[in-house]
Parts: sequence; C-alpha cells; structure tokens
Amino acid sequence: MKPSIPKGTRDFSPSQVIKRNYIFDTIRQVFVKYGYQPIETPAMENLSSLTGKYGDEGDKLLFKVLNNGEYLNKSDATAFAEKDSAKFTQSVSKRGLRYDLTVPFARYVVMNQNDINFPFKRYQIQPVWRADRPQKGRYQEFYQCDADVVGSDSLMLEAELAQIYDEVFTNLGINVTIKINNRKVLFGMADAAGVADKFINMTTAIDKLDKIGMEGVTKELANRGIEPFAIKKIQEMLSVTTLKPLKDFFKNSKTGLKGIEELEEFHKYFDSKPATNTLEFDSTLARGLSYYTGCIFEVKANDVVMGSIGGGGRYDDLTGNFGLKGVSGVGVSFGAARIFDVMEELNLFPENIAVQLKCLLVAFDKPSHEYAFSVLNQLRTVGISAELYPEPAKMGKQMKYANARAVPFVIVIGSDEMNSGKLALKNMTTGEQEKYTLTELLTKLK
RNA sequence: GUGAUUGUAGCUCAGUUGGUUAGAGCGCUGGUUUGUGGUUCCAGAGGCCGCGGGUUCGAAUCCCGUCUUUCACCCCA
Repeated sequence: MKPSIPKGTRDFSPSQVIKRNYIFDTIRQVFVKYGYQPIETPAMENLSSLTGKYGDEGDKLLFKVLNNGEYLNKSDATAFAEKDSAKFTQSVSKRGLRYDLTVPFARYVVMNQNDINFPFKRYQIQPVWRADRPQKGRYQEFYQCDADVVGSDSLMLEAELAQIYDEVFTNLGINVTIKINNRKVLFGMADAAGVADKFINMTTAIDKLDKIGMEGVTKELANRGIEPFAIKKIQEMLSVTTLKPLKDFFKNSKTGLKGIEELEEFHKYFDSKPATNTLEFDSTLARGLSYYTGCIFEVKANDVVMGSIGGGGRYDDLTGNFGLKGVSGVGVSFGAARIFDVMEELNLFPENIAVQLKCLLVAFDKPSHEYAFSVLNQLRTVGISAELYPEPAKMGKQMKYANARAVPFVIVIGSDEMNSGKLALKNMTTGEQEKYTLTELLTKLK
C-alpha cells in the first residue's frame, strides 16, 4: 500500500521539530516568567463537554470518535432513517477530539476546583483538532499555546497578557501589531445605533472590514437586516480610532461606557512599560468565539500575509457551562503552526539551533573502530554530543555522512592515530585538520 | 459546507492534436581515488503516470467517480 497521512496533518522532520521546540521554549519561558503553571488535558473529551461551546459552525468542525464495540446495537435507527446526521452521531459517538485548549481548561477548573488556589494561572501547549478544509496556515491538527487566568476580574491581567504577547514576539523576532477591543464597546455601538438586538449580526459584519472594505460592510449590514440610519451611525463610530469620541456616542449606553472604562483601566497598567510592538485599539475587531465578554485581542504579523497568529480575551462566565458560576477568566493563545510559517517565510530561525551533534568519529578498520568507541565514550562522559559511524566504511562515505549531518567536527582514527595516541581533528567548516591527544580534544570540544 | 485547483522516479518538474520502449535536473548506488566531505568526470539502479471505472484498435493524455494538494468563501490559530 502507498503510505499516506490524513489531509490537513503533517509529519515533522528533525529540523522542523527542533524549530518548533524553539518556538515552544521561547513561549514557555515567558509564560513561566509571568507565573503561569503547566497543565495537560486528554486529547479526547466527552462530546458533551465540547458541543455547543463553539457555535453551530464549531460543532460542525468537531472531530468525533466512533464508539467501540457493537455500537450499531445502540444507534438511533430513527435518526438514521431520517438522515439526521447530528442526532445519529450522538448515538454512536460519545467522545471527540479537543477543539481548543480553553474549554478543556474550563472543564479542568470545575473538576478540580477544590484543589485549585484561585486566582489560577495556567499555561498549556498541546495539539488541537478541527475538521476544517485545509488552506494556507490552516491545518486539521495544530498546536496551540495558551495562557489563561481564572478567578480574577482585574484588568491588570489583560495588561499582563498583552505584555506576554509583546515579549514573546520580540524574543522570536517577529514584528507584530497587537489589536485590542472590548465586546462591551461593540455592544455599545449596537446600542447607540439602536440595534442591540442584532448585536451578533452587526459584529460578524464589521469583523470583515479589513477584508471587504466599508462598502462591503455596508452591504453586509443591510443584508443582515440593519436599517440605513443605523448603518450610518455605525459607520461614524467605526471611523473613530481613539476612545474619547466614542464616549459621546455611548452617552445612553451603560455597557458601552463600561467597555471604554475597561480599556482605559487596561491602559493604566499596560502603558507603564514601553512595548516593542504596536498595540492599537481596533473598533472593528470582533472575534467569533461567542464566549468572550470583555477585552478581546488579536495579533497579526506585520511583514507577511497570514491570518492572525494569536488571539484571546475575557470571558466572564466560561466555567458556568460546567456548573461553576461567577468565575471570570481571561487568556491568550498562540498559533504555533502559523508562527512557524511566518518565521520560515521571514527566515527568522537562528542558524545554530539545528546543530546538535558536536562531533563525529570515523574509523578506517576494525581495530581502530573498537578503539574509537572507547574515545566516543570518553567524549560522552564529559557531556560532548558525539557519534561514531557504526562501521569502518569507506572514508568518502563516512565524510559524506558527516557533511549531511552538518557536524562541525570530525575525529579521524586509523592505525597511526591509535598507535601514537594523537587523534586527527578535522574542522568541517574550514577543512583544516590537526592532531591532538585525547585530553586536549576533551577540552577543545567542551 | 460552497466554488476552483493539483497529482508522472526519493525530491523538483517536462511529456506535442490520444500512437509504439514515459524523460531531465537534483538525490541515491558503484567507479574515477587501497586514509578524507561540501568541486569534476563515467556508469547504474529506481515509475500500477494518485486510486477505481468508462470511451477507444490504442489512454499519463479524453469522460465519470473517489481520495489528495493548493487557494478563495464560510469560519478561524
């Protein structure tokens, strides 16, 4: 059979894994520095924990796991006959693959609430799965790196999370714009335009502004049943790029004013430290996930065309779904695969991270091969990453291997070297070769 | 889910209006070189032309289906 992997999934070669780990390590270091603790959750969740959390669209993109055993005996024959896929699926699948890290985290918090010290700051770096059509920067299996806090309403946390974005992308060398908005501000706009009942319709329409332009948004708003005078008002508000003028619009919207207040509070904290990247208020930023209630974030790379490489926000009552009311959460997410693609495109990975093997030993014949193995052990004992070509093959072949592995040094051992105790050390970058005793080598390669 | 698009050697790709034995570069193996890679030259191995069906005397080439790739929409990291 011809080997293949499911669509939207990928294998990772050694160099790719090394690069990916570089991204993970950079992110993890910052998370740890800001006091976040690691957790992990299973790849599979009960389907009931996942469905209904991501909207109708999200439900369609959930991977379901078929029940084991004679599942057809317990299947819903009526639903099958009526071709009701959703209902039939329920009867043959009780588990699904995790769709993001936030919902499993909410579930975790509720299940472990007695052992958790609130406010609880956790980070999580694990793969998630979505049955989406793959395209640029979009896969069916990809890693997310999340940092969330539950159990505090303080806007200091929003500021801290924005700082985390700034610091991580600075460390990775990616130039980004961090966009911020507040769901309450969006609601205020709907309120001020007199279309509070069409809040969701309005936000999904204006979220597309950067893609379809103001004209497209106008059409979209009209299609979604918003009256022309309301559209005009919305347009006026969208043209505003600072917070102050919005206050006038929101005179009669309590929620809207609260949103402004939250953003101002955020800035009190965030502005105390200069940021490397740009943070900008974007009144058109909406974000689809229905559970956000306060500040929302999105990060875009400046120098490359790519969907957002990070997003997050405040959700006042996420754990409510699992029976724990009144606990607020706020978090950010990094899309590792997209960050990888951006860094690859902009050539931002440091040169030396792929070089892990320091030295390769090559031998000419059986006796020197055995001798070389003892040299190898001594190199490894002092912590030098070294390898011996497994058999005394032709020099050309062994050197070719060394070259392909991009080893900086090769130690050549034959009968001369064995007898004299002076080993030939070849520098693979310069091509120079000199003889050293073993003790000299140990200090030289350290 | 909607609309396009792709699939030929390990990799990147040629392959004429359907015509006999499907090619190239790189890589690989061996030699040139009995102790030296990233530079030469020579030789060789390697293909159910994505898969299944159909049209035809004849299909890599045309038609249908299916899977896959890439892209846009939807949505999203």
